[in-house]
Amino acid sequence: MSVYTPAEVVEETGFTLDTLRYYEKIGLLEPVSRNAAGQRRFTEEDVGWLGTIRCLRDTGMPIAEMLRFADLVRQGDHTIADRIKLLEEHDGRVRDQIANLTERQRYIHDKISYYRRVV
Amino acid sequence: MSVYTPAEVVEETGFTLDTLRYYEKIGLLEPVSRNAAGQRRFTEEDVGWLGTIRCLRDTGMPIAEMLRFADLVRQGDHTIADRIKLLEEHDGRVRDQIANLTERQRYIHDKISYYRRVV
DNA sequence: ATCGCACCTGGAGCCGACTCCAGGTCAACC
DNA sequence: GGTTGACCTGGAGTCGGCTCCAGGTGCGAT
Repeated sequence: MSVYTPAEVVEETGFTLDTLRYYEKIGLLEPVSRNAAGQRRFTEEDVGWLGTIRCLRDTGMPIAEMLRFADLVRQGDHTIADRIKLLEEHDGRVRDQIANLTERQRYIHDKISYYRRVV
Repeated sequence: MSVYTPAEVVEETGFTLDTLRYYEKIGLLEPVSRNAAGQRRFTEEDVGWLGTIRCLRDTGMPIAEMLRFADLVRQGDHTIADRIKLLEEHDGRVRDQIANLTERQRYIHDKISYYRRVV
């Protein structure tokens, strides 16, 4: 099972090293294992979890809620129903965001056409 | 020509009074006219501009860029080409946001289906 | 006339999410 | 054996965008 150096994880996930350390510090990431020199060596699983974090973060989930999700994951399989609920609620908000953006986009297009007409 | 009290503008635009004052302070809003007692009386035009602000803000435009746009508007008609450019660039970012959200949404759906299958 | 209320000001404070820094360790290459 | 470079730590600082506060004014209703 392969491990990843900090630099590799930065490359792979797009998070900065500082952000990774920050996520570990606040408990969004489990304590990352270390080599003899005390340097982080991320597992495949860490990287996968960071992929999830990236997705949730990029869809606007606040860190506090990601922490709740992380907590559910840690508690084991009996929390899966709760995880589904959390993700479905989040999905609803993502849907709303998309609808809202699409709506606002029309206004922007109208504004642009208006400007085009007066130019 | 009708004017609006702060409370009416709050109602109409969804911004808080503090936010309206803040926007005026930083120059995103022109100095708002006052009645004899020094209280704000917003014009139709102010409210219209706030509608534009709302749209740009809700689509993720940073205040610094809204200030640039406000500045172009103040400079008069010869900046219309620049305004179109600014709005088109912003439109591109909105498009990207929607695409990104839609993409991430698939991941969330997949995650939910996965959880549904293991429950 | 006095109460409540909507409003005013300048300035401080807050929150989320990082981001940066100083000073240190270790491994490897020249 | 000296230098480079990737990494480490704890803690402070930054940034965007508000949000709150204390203390004050003026107006309409009881």
